[in-house]
Amino acid sequence: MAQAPAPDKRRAILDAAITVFARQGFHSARVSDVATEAGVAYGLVYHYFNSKDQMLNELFSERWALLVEASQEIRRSEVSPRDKLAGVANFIIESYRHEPELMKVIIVEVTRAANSFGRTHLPEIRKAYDLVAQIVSDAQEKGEFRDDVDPNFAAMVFYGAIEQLLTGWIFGSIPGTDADYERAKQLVIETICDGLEPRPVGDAVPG
Amino acid sequence: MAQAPAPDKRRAILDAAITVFARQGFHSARVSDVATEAGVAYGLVYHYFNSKDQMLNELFSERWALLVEASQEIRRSEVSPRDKLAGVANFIIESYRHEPELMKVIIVEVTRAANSFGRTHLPEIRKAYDLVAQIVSDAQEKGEFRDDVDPNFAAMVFYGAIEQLLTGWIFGSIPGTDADYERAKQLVIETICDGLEPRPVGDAVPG
Amino acid sequence: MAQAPAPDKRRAILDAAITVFARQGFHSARVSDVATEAGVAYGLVYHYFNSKDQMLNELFSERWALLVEASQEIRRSEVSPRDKLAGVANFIIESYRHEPELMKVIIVEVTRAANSFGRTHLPEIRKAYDLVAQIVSDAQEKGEFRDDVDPNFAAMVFYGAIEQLLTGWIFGSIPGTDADYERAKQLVIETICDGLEPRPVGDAVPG
Amino acid sequence: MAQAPAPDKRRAILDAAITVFARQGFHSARVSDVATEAGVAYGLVYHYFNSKDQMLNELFSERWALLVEASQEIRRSEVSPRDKLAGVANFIIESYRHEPELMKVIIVEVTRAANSFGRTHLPEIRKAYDLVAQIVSDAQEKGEFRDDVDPNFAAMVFYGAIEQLLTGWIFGSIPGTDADYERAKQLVIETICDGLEPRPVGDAVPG
DNA sequence: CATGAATGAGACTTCATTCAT
DNA sequence: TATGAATGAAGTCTCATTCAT
Repeated sequence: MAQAPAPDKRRAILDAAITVFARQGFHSARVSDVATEAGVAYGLVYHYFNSKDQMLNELFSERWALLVEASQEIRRSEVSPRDKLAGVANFIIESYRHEPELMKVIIVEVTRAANSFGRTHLPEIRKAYDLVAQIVSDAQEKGEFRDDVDPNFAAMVFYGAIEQLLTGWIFGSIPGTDADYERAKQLVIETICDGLEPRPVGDAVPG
Repeated sequence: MAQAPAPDKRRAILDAAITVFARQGFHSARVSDVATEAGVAYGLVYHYFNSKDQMLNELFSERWALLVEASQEIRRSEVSPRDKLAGVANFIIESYRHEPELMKVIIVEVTRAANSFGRTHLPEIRKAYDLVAQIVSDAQEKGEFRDDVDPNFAAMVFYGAIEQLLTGWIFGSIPGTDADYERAKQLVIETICDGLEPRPVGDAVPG
Repeated sequence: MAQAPAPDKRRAILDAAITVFARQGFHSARVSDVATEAGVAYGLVYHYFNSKDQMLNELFSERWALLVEASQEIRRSEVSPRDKLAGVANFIIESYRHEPELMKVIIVEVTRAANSFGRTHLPEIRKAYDLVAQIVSDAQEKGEFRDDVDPNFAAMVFYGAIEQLLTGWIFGSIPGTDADYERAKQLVIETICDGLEPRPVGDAVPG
Repeated sequence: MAQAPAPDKRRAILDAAITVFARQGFHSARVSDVATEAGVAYGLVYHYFNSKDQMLNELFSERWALLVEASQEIRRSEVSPRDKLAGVANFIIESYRHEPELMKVIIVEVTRAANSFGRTHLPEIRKAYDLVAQIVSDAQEKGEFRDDVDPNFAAMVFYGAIEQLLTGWIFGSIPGTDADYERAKQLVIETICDGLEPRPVGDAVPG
């Protein structure tokens, strides 16, 4: 539990990179900005990292692995598919809530960068998407979800919705109070699971 | 209506910019690449455009205006809200189908660039999102859509789903045959309007 | 005969490179030094050359080709083998006399740089050495030279002697008046053809 | 006479420097490469040496002193001038044979580096050349060598030939078996003392 | 003696933009 | 309009050297 007693400069640099990349974007961020933000000498950045790119790669992979891991656990858990999706949404939104800068960097600079890092990390990114698809597919096999929707497709809608939400918060174009985050979690699940159109009386599936 | 009879170099440059930005990404694209692709001299680019940025801005605005316009018409049309959403989805997906490079540039380089062009064009981007929100809100007022979903939120899910689809095509991670495009249009609407969970017998709202 | 009327900046940069490389050595020479020496902007160097290395490569190849060409002509000419060797020595020493800076760069930075450019240009360098070896070998076949000396070896001694001479001039450790150059040409041939040891009376080969 | 019983780190570093400088060239060699090769910590290099340059300087001077010393002894010895030259050639070639890396470094990085170390060590380098010149001059005074060749000049040819040979071995452009080394020793002396042109019958100087 | 983290000046290269023709 | 040479600011990465432990 105890943190390393030594002043972990490497960690400080990585944290500074999050702040700087989030603030200026990866491209506009200079390595010197990161060093200054971390309060270390320029060269030390290159003592710990081979390149500016590597910092972003590491930031992404480190965090994305957690998402994949969490998704796998959620998939294996014994709850309804709806709650599984809610679990994934919850994990992502909570991640954003606690570390908005890091999540901003991950979403904006990696996940959506089709010409650079996005392509590099495509396999990792797909792993997370596939897990959602598998949750849907599992549910379809058990008859808990409609089976006329392609699971990959459903995963895409799910992730699209969530990323768009994060983008809204990142842009500041939707409010981000604690209540908003909670409401958002519900709504994304309701929208995706229940749809926009009204259901007849006796909505629930008859047990 | 008639096109300029002279060889429209300006247009050629803009078209070349689409190709080059799509292929290499805006940042990695050099102005000289655009000139070469267009088959014109280096300096001519600066005769028609003030800066590299301006080309992208123009590319985006030109096209995005069409989307906003189409969305407005769709909103005003006399069809079901479901068909309105389908109309917007159709417009975007057809845009991608006919001009994938341009759409790639718009999505990747502008819409999702939270630190640069995305912020610049936020008002225009929001206009399109808002129109979808208004379509939902209109439907809610008429009782055609559930009213417990925030319209802005629904718009976010809708756009998120569509952008994610386009991203899948851009990344090449989902297939893109003609049939796929058609199926995708249906599915995105079905998923969003009907939800993933099964409905009881007598699914349709009694008319 | 007329020079290009345009201000040939490319040539100016190359000439400046000779001066700067000769003065500071290739490694200590900064590209900015070359630009300054040429009186052009920094970036123009990269308009004409891909890299600092390329300038040196070009400088070398351009000049070395002349040497190879001259050596070939000399080999084909109808003079005694001794005069052929004298011809090659003359060509190299005259090159140094007229363009000492360029020759210094070629010798010091390329010919003798076993770890960098020397290895790159090894094929070209060998071509020149081989031509001297061929002159020796031709003479041996005709009985004009002793045939118990390996021609490649003789070429090595020949080139070694000449390069050492140039090095002496470059270092300033031997005098370099016009008379010295002339005397050097004679001596290198006499030493190599006649040897250091005295010959008995009736030195010349009886005709 | 006894070696230091402790693991001589200083020596290990110097030996590592030889290997690394020979492999990568002085400029491309990093101090850390030397430390790694020596199996010691980075900073230890600076405990024993003031700078990267100092290592090369020491390497050179240490070895070159041996050559000068050997040359002096050879000069004083009671053998024919031809054998004296053979002795010097032998010493250098044997040095290369036993420590090719060290000799490569000395030749490539010092002796021929007209802009850096070569100039620094010019006095030491000249001392060795001068000794050969003196051997020639001594012989001329005794009438054992032709006296119409400038001794300094003869020394230049001699050293040029030898360095060129070493360069050939360094570049790998001439074969380097044991027999080759022996043959080379003979040839360089024969070529220089006897010349390339044939001698009449009764070649030897009458005793 | 030994370690390796920390420092920071320096150099190459890129490329948007300007400008003379 | 059209050309492409010319400009120079900016940024990444390297690496010799220093220093605290």
